[in-house]
Amino acid sequence: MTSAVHLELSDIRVAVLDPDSPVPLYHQIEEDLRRLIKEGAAPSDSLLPPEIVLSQAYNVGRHTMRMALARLAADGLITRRAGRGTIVKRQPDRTRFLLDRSFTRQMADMGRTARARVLEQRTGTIDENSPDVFAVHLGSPCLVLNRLRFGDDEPVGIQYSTILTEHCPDLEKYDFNQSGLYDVLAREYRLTVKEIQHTITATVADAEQAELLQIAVGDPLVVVRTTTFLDNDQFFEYTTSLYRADKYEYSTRHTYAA
Amino acid sequence: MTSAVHLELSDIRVAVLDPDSPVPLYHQIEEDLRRLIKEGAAPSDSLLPPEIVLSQAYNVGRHTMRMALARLAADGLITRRAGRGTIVKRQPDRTRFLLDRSFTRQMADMGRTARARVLEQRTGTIDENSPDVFAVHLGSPCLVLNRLRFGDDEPVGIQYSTILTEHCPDLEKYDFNQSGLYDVLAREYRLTVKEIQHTITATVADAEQAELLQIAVGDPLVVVRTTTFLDNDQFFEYTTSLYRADKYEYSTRHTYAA
DNA sequence: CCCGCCAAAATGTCCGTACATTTGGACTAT
DNA sequence: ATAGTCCAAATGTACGGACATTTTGGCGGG
Repeated sequence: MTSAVHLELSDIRVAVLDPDSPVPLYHQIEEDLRRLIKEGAAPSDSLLPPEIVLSQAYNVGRHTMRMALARLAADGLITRRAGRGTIVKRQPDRTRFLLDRSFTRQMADMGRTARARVLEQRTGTIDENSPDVFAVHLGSPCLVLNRLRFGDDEPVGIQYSTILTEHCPDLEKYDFNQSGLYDVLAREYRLTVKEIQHTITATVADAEQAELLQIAVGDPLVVVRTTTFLDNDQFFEYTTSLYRADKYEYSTRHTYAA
Repeated sequence: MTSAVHLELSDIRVAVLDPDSPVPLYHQIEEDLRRLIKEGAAPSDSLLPPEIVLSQAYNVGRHTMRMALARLAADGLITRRAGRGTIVKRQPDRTRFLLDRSFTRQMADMGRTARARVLEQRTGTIDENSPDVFAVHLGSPCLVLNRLRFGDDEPVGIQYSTILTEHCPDLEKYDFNQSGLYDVLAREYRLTVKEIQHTITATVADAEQAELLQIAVGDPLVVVRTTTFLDNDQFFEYTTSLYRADKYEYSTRHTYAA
């Protein structure tokens, strides 16, 4: 069974490439290919045209084309094999991953009501004490927002958030006791989160955390470190969440990597 | 506060580079730099020599050097900024797990050696004390396999597995101190796991677990409950894993569900 | 003393070339 | 038909150069 080349080169919008843009060419190409895959012009299991042909279609060097393809491969959208070609991978069925959403939405999906009590809310700037993910944003204005989260009036977790406010000035004026963070961002700033990255581990509660969560010191907590990205893969927000292990579990499902 | 260049170029073992090896040069260099970072020759927060200097030290082109550095950056070992230089990141003490692969494969991907010590291995049948997922398999033969897992001879976690043996008779005769479970299934029975479902939460170590994992009672553990399915979505295996929270973290990335 | 400008250093982007390796298919000989 | 050989295609690896952008720090002028 050989895969035919399905992608029509005419679908490639060379016009969108702007050599004078601050966005690198390989990134513009990467985005265009993501669009083609997403919109079905390059369906799953189809073979992409070879590098050299693509590079001519986009009117760039092979090296630039390879950088774009390498990023797509690293992200799992395509598979490349010498001698074979570049194949669009079957996209995982994301609809099963129902927990990849805001706390408010998660609780609503479970038929519970999400609430928040703001523990701290202040503006600041990114400094060298910030987590590593902020390294390239030193000096940028940000909002620090620490909240105790409830599900049906029962304390479930504590969230320590740092949000870059370059794209959402005056974010600090909102009352996050009343509104969810993502709700405000969408309604007031038209900002939509595109991707969420989680890192999960465990810890035990200290005195302060135990007091807030109404559990005992030393009880287990699930640690979820969350990094969110906007449409253009721009880093946006970092949150460390501590959830009561007796009230929280995280579920996901993967295709096995042979 | 400027970081001095700490890495001694004399530490670079150009001798180890073999242009005739099937292993690419950039990969050999990557491994050498990993070693230097791991062994402390390039400590955290130190500045690495510039690309061009490194490429001369290794006697390769700048492009090859950049490929090695790009892989280290993608892996989070170093941070690079134009004008500033290349900085060795503070290394998290945790091992970052992706759950779409076996423990053995995960360790191999990270350049570590997976080992196992079988704690218990016996045949049995599914009874009413089995987890809920086995409800429709009451009376079926199974293998109970409890293992202590090591990465580079360091205890990382405990895995309590129950495997349905309808499709793999005599599975109990293999020595799982020597071979990974999925390796045996693939090699001896041609069985391939297709999908893995995880549920993650946290707990604290009891006396027995602390002893096995060489930690203190009450230290945090990551609980991963795993259900695996074969090609035809047929339920196959259930494992509860307890991982040391100081050695384990789980990472994933999703598209946001608006 | 402070501020702004400028130069040096370092990484980032982009181009070109050459050859190696892998793969799959066509072709040939049996 | 079948097995083995060979070739073309595609990606992988590695070299080179050129210029852009970012950062840091030094140097002067005010």
